[in-house]
Amino acid sequence: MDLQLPDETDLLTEIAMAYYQNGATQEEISKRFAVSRIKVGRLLRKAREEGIVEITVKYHPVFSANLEQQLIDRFGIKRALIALDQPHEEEQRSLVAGLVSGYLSNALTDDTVVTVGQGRNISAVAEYMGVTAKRNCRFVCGIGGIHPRGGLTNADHICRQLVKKFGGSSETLYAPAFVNDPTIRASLMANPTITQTLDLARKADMALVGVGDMSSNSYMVDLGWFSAQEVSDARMHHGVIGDIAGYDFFDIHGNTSHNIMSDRIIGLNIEEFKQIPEVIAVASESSKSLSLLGALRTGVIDVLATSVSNAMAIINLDDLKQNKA
Amino acid sequence: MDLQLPDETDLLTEIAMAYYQNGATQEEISKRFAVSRIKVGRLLRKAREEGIVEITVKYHPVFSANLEQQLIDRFGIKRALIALDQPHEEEQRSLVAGLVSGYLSNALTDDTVVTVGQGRNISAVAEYMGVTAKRNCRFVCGIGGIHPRGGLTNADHICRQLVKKFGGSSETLYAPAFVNDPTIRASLMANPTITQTLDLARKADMALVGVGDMSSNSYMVDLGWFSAQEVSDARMHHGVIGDIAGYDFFDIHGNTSHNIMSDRIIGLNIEEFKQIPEVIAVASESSKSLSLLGALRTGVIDVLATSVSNAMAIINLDDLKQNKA
DNA sequence: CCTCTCTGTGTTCATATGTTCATTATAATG
DNA sequence: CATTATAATGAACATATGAACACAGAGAGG
Repeated sequence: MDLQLPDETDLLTEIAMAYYQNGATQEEISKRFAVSRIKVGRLLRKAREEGIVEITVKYHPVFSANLEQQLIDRFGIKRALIALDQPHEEEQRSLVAGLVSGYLSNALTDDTVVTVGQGRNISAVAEYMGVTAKRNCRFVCGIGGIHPRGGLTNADHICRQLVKKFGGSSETLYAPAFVNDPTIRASLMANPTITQTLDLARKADMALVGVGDMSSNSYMVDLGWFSAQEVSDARMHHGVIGDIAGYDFFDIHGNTSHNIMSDRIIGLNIEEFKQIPEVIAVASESSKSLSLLGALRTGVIDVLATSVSNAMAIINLDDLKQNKA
Repeated sequence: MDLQLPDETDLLTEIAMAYYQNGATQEEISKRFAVSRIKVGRLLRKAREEGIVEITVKYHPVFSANLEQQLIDRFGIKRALIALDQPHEEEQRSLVAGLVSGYLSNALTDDTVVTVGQGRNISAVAEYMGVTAKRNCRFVCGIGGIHPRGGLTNADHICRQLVKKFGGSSETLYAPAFVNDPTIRASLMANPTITQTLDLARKADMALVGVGDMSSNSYMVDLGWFSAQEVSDARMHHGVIGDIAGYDFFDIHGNTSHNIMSDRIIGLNIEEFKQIPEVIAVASESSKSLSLLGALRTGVIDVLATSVSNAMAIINLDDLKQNKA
């Protein structure tokens, strides 16, 4: 490999250093480096854009560490990645995604196998801008295709995006996520290509999944995954309040026994996710606190990524529930 | 635990967010939050000081990631933390220390046991300013006291500083690092207090050690650790070019068999360091590149923290050496 | 009770910085 | 080679920011 530096980078770095670390003014720097003051400004901007200078706003470190610790203590998870609250849903997602992205760039090494779920939150992780070293890991779809066309939040597309970002290879599950007839599912599940991919997904080192609430998956009704009747049944009679990866349902107690459509899904079920050593659950929307509580109680989750307010809400809800009991 | 936010923190965070992430001007913020513009400025400064806002200048991320990857590939280490070059040795140390400090604040969890070495580089890690969450880890001296008085770079003092920074407890090895007579060493090693501490150090999850070159430990001669004759012997006849933790010597090939004074040292030997799952070696001085190459080749090191130029030098030196072979 | 320091506040002003625009180098294309 | 498109540059200006100062309220000690 070539060890030559891109010439300018050196300058950028030195200038950024002088400005941000040593507190020099742009004018001083312009003299020292014999460039116009205005150019110094431009170089500094470039340094920020290229990620040479990174400005991060964290929650107060002590406090956010406390939050994390609480979640760890209560739910036996390994880490909690907690992002600042943002007024806009989009930005909130991106902020949470940034934390996950950072976490992954530490955690992923050569030969790590990651099972990838679907949805906007996972998609945001893959889309999150930011340079990182390439390595040779494998991203495997944990579920078939959901949105038939232009599915930017489908697992296969996300996998490819993740490869772009982190390096490695991706493996697509060539099947729809949902079929109407259990017998069709059975025949798909017998297909060697599909079996192979699913087997890899089951034995992955990590999984990256979203957590949904019951409103967020109304699109499932639209897509014909199941009937409005079934949804209402699940909510009313079985107390289902959320899902992992889009289709593995649970109630507020983390009970996962009411899975109404596991016989029509091509994707990992909740027991299979449990077998994966590190399941990273991502959920940024503030409407999901209750679902997250249930999700944490299933014991599936090892790393939770969410917002400050969700984290606090989860803890408060858990308190409530415990006091009742 | 109390989930109440320190009132102001919330404000600080929101303001910092608006300013640094959304690019709002201080004036805009002042209107939105109904405080004077100047106060916004002051709050922003406070946010920076408290570590809510963090501005870091990195080497060009792609390039530095490449450097790290090369070191990982060549020497089978787990991570390389590479800091920008600085003209002044002091600042260089502090920059490298900052990376290590950041790394530790991710890596240390409750009950982590860290064996701590001595020297200016390790001391710099402990002294490095920066807020971080407190946890309950244990720092154990891996070596006895070196500088008899005011030893700010002695392991025991560093341990206590680390506790201040990261929380937890520290354990001092109540013995001198060096004795003249092997029999004295033997009797010290039989002392239950000392044995206990050393045993803990041997079974640590992590170690934090410096790497020295043969010039940097001339102080050992001054302190009477060994004679000038012995040093020159080690260098000339055995090819010793550096040390880990101050007294575990190796040559350019990473050969550690010439340890001239292990029978007079109270501290972990190189084999014992090898048993520790994660040995973090810190060396910032640009004179140490050759020593670092040797150190990496011993296979003791799992995480290396050094400067860009050292990292590049190591790779180049390793190339040279390989071409010869 | 008063004074004194101390901290927090807003004002004014000098300075630092970003923006816009016209200009010039550079590259791309016929 | 001429010509256009594109990007880089610096000047002038407008704006944003930080520093020095002066003032007010809160405790502390007499």
